[in-house]
Amino acid sequence: MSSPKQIPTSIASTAHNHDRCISSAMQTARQVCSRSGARMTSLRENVLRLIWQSHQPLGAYKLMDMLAAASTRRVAPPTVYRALDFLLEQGLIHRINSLNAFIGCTHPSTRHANNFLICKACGIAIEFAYQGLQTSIDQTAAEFGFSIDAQSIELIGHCANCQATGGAPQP
Amino acid sequence: MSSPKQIPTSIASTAHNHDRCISSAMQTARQVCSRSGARMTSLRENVLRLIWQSHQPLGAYKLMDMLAAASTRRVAPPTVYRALDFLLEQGLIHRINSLNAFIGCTHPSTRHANNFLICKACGIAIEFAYQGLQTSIDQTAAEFGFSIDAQSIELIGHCANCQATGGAPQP
DNA sequence: TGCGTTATGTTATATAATAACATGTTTGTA
DNA sequence: TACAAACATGTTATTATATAACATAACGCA
Repeated sequence: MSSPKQIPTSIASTAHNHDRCISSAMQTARQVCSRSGARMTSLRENVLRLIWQSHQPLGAYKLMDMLAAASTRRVAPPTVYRALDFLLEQGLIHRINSLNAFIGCTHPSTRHANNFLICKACGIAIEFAYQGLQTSIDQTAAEFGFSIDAQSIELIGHCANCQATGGAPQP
Repeated sequence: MSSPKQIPTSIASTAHNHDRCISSAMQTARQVCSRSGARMTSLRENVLRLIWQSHQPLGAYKLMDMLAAASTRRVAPPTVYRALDFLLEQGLIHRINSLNAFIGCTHPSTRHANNFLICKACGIAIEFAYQGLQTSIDQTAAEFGFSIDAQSIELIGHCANCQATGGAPQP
């Protein structure tokens, strides 16, 4: 529950051992659930792992296909959406509204702001938290007497890497 | 093309003559189009007027029904979406991603930030521009070397009015 | 007037999400 | 252990949102 200053995502910044990154996220997830008394079932765990395995936000139907491919039996939309709803409730994933897609949350224990840089070229979504920005948001709301329950900040453009390399357009 | 400091929307703040508000928006729209050499056809004008007549963001299919109701002949989705795409391109409306809905832009000539306070109780969407917030956004992007093409900031919660009155839940 | 461009009409389909009800699984407890 | 309540998943159908592809109409200028 620490307060974030600035949390650059380890995903985007450099090459890294993503397997380790995933298993760390899965372990955190189990802790979160055990604290909240929620059940981390195998379906939910599979969904979360698939989401973490992708560096790009994953759509519900893509996820559904991946689950089906892994399991011989057919998987219907509600199965996926229920797992996604659960993970959203636990703060373990975010929904990116401008993409109708989902991505793992890099700091599930802190205030659950939904702040992303989204690259149109490579499709990566970089979660960020920045105290100065949050202060401005809170001030703005306060000036309107508005009370915030949830926030979604999506900045769409080109990441540093794609600017440098010319960035292949998204498939 | 002036730089906004803070632009409270006339819609939300107080009671006002909304007819005048709409006709002013329509006139601005014609100016914007004439400057950009785009054609403000009657379909597009009808769509824009319907959007402005609603204080709440309007979905494409709702809009389609309203058009159909007004015109004896049937209206198909592409008709509406093409008009919406045009209005988005001209900066005359915004898309609110968390609602899949559209709303008139209150300051089409300034930098086209997409910043909204969205009330869960009454459904109103209040557009705002605030220099301090924009500076924080730009700083954040700069720190990641990210270049912003478009931004979407949606703060979901309860407006001052609904907090005061208890606010009827959204139909 | 005629030609190229832009806008709209039309039909079909893709994509995203939920409703409603049936079945299975876990958990605590008598 | 056996049972009931709560929770999770399966299944079928449907709703909601958006676009593709091609046909026709209107406009704007040489």
